[in-house]
Amino acid sequence: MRIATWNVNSLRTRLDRVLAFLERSSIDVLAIQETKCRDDQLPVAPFEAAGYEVAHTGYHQWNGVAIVSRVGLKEVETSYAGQPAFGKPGQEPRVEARAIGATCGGVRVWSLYVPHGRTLTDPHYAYKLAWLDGLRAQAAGWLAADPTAQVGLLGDWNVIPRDTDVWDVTAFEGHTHVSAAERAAFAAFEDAGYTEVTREHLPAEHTYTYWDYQQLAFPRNKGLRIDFAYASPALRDQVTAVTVDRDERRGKGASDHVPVVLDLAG
DNA sequence: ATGGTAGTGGTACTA
Repeated sequence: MRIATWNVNSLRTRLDRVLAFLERSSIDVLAIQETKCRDDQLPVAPFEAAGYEVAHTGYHQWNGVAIVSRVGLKEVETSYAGQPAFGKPGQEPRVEARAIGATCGGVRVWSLYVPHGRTLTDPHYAYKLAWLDGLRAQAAGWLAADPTAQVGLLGDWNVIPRDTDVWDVTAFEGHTHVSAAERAAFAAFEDAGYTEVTREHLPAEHTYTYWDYQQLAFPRNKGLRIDFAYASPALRDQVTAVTVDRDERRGKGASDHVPVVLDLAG
C-alpha cells in the first residue's frame, strides 16, 4: 500500500496534477492540505471516476483538508477532539478546517494543516502551539487506548525541526517555524510514542518538501522541510520506503509543496 | 523597471 501527503495549494487549480500524481505513483491513500474550497465546491466526480472515495472539510477559500482513498474510507472525523478555535479580535473564534481523519485500509490516517503562526508575537503563533499540543494530547490518547493501532499523522506541519532543514537558517532568525517552542511542540510527538518516518527513511540533510514561489526559490534550491509523517509503532513497522516527489515542483502550475510518499508492506 | 509569487474572491488576505 502507498500513502502520500501533499499540500496542493488549491485542489481545483491543481486537480489535473493531483489526478496525474495518483495514477503515476499508484497512490492508494492521499492526505491533501490547502484545498482552498468549501465542501460544495469540491471536485468529487473526477476522483470517483478514477476509483477513489473522498472525504473533505472546508469552510471558505482558506485551509481545507481532504483524504482520498481507493482502499476504503470509514469513520471520518473533521477535527480532532479539543481542536483549538481561532478568530480575529472581535470575531467569534472558530475551529478551522485543518484536520481530517479516516480509516483507510486498516490505517487511521490524519491529514493535517498546522497553523502557520505568522509572527512570533501574533496571536496566530500561540494558536499554533496550542494546536500542536492539543493534537499531541489526542494522539497520545489514541495509542494509550490501542498500542497496536496503525496511526499516521501526515501533513504540512509548518515547523522546520532542524537547522539543516532549510537552505540558510540564519535567514529565519526571529521568524516562525524555527523557534525553540515550535520545535519542542513538534518533537513532543516522539515522546508520545510516534516516529517521524520520513526522516527515518530520508535522513539526508537539506531534503526539502517546499520552495516558495518568490525569488526563484526552486531554481536556487532555497527550500524548507516542513511536510512530515508521524507513525505509531505498528505503522512504523510497515513503512519500507519514503520518497519526496521533487519533480512535482517543476513546470507551470506547480504547488509550492511536493508530495511525500510512504511505501507500506502488505 | 518603484516590482518582486500564487490563489481566491472581490477592491484584501493568507501563505
